[in-house]
Amino acid sequence: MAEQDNTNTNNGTPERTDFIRQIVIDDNKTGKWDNRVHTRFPPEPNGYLHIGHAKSICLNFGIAAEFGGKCNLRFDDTNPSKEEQEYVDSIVYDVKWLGWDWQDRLFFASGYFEQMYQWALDLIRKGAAYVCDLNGDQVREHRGTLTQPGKESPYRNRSVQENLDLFERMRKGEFPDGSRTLRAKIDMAHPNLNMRDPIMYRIMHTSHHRTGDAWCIYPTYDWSHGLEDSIEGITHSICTLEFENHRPLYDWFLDQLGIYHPQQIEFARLNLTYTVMSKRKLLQLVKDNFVNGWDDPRMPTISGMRRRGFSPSGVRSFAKVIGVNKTNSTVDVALLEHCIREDLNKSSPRVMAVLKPLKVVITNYPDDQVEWMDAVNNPEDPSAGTRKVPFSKVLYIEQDDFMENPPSKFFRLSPGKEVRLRYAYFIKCEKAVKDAAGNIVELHCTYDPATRGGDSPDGRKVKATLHWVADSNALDAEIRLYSHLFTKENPEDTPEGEHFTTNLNPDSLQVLTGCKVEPHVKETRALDRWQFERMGYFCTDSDSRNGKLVFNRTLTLKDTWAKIQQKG
RNA sequence: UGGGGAAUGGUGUAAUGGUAGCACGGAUGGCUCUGGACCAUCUAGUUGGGGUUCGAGUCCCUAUUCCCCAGCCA
Repeated sequence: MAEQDNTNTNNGTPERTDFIRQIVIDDNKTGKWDNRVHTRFPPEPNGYLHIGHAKSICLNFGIAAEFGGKCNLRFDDTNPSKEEQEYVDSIVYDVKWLGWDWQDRLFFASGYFEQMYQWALDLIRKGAAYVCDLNGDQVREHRGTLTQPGKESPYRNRSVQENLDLFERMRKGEFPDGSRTLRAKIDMAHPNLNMRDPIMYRIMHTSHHRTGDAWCIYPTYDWSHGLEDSIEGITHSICTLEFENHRPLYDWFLDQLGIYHPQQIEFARLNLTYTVMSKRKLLQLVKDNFVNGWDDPRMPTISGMRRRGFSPSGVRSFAKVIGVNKTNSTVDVALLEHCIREDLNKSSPRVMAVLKPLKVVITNYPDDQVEWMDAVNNPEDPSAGTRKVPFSKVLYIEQDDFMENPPSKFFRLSPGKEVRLRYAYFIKCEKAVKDAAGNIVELHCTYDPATRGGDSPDGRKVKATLHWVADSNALDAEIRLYSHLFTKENPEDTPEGEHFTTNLNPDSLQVLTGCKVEPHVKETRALDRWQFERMGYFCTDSDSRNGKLVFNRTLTLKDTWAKIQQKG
C-alpha cells in the first residue's frame, strides 16, 4: 500500500463503549459466543464507498480489533443488474486505504449461491416456501397496505412435489424474468409487511460479474443475508436502522433452517451537514457532471476525501469521536474538519506557497544574490528536520498580506510598516507601484541585513510574519480551492417542487493558476500532503506533472483574521 | 389511521437510581518567527405533563414530535 500512515492502533481494549460494544462485552461475560467476536462489513458493489460507510467499516473492523476478533470483507452481490467489478475494486482499495485488514477473509455472497439453493429446497420440503406465479403488480396488490392485511396467493398451497419441480425449472431457465418467484410461507396478515410471504428468489436472466451465466435466479437480501452471516460464523451482524423491520425475517429464516444464528444489531447511519449521502444522489452528481467523478475532492466519498488530502487516521478518528447509537442525527461537518486538521497538523510537512502572488523587489538587496535560508519542516515534529529555502531580490508575497490603507487590526504589510519574512529578514515597505488603472502591481521594500534568519539583534518586534516565495527557483503551480458542495446545511431543504441540486454551491471549486511554490516540493507525487504555511493543508493532485504542479486545498487553517474581517 | 424505532446545550456524544460530563462550534484572554498550533476561562442541555422514590436524564403512566416499512433494491 502506498500510504505510510495507514496502520491503526485500534487494538486492545475499547476506549469508549457504545451500546453495541456493550452488547459484545455482555456476550463475552455470559460466554454467549464462546468469547468469539466476528463481524463483517457487507457492501453491495453498486457504487463507491462514502464517509457513512467509513463509520460502518470502523465500527465493524474496530470492534473486531478491540476484542481480539475477526472482521470479514464480504460483498453482498445478489443483484447482478446493479453491480460491477469496478465497484468491487474501488471498495477493496478504499477499505485497505482506511487501514483495515481482512487477511484471507474476502468473501462474496455469490460464492454461497449453491448452498443457499439447497437451503431453499429444505424450506420447500418443510412446506415453508412455495413457487408463486403472480407477477410484480399482482404481488403488490396481494400484499395489502400498512393498515390492511394482504391476500394469500392462489399458488400458496401447491404440493411440495410441484414446488420442487417448478423451482428446479426456474433454476434451469425455463421461465422468463418476473414470471415466477420463490416465496416464504409466513403470514399475509402480519402487521410487519416484510413478513407477508417475502420473496426469496427472483428470475433474472442477467450475467453476474462473478458467476457469469451460471444462474438465472438470484436470492433477495432478506433471504440471503442471514445465511451469509451464518455460513461465516458471524457473531454480531451490525447494520443500519432501516433493517430493524427486517430482523424478524432474518431470525425466521435461520430458525426455520435450524442453522447457526448470529445476532443482528442496528445503528443509525451517518448524516453530515452541507452534503448528501445517499448512493443515488451521489451517483446523480457524477452522472450529471455536477462534479468531476466519484473521486472529485468535493465528494463525501472515500476516494474523494483521499484525493482532497484527508488522512486515513483523521477519518478514523472522526469515526471514533461521533460514536454509535440509534438516534437519527446530522453531524456538523466542522467536526470532521476538526479531526482532519488535528491529524494533519501533526503529520504534514510545512512549506511556503503563495496562492495569489504580489511581486516584491528588495531594493537594497544585491541583484544576483541567492541565499539559502534554514526552515523547519514541522514544528510539531522535530524529527521531520529542516530544509533550505532560497531568498532573492525579487520575491512574492500574498496579495492579501498587503493593504495600502489598512484598518487598525491589520498587522501585515502596508506603506512604511515592517514585517518579518518567515525564516528570512525583516522588510519594510517603501513604495507601492501602481499601473495606469491604479492597481498595485509591485512593492518596493528594503530589508535589514541584521535580521537574517528572522530575528532582530536590537530586540525590535514586528507584528506579523509573512510567508513568501523567492522568484529564484520558484515552481509554478495550479491550486484548486474547495468549499462546501452545497450552500445549505441540509441540501434537501428546497422550495416546493425543487431538487436538491438547486442548493449546489456555484463556488465550491475555484482554480488558481500562476501560484508560486518553493522548490522543496519539486519531486512531489500524487497524494503527498503538505501544509502551505498560513494558507492551509494541501495535497498533490493526480493531475500533477513534472513542471506543472497541481495541488488541492484540503482545508484552510483556522483563520482568526478572516473572522475579524467578517465582523467588519 | 397497522407495525417497528428514537427523543440530553447550536451540533455530536457520556452519565447503567446518587454532583448532568466530554468534544465540536461560538465568545474572551494568554503565548507565538504560521493571525496556525498550544494553553486558560466562559457559553449553553435532560421534549411536555403527571407519578414512584430520601433521591429520576435513568423506573412507571400519559402526551407530543421525529425516523423507518406497502421493490422480484440493499
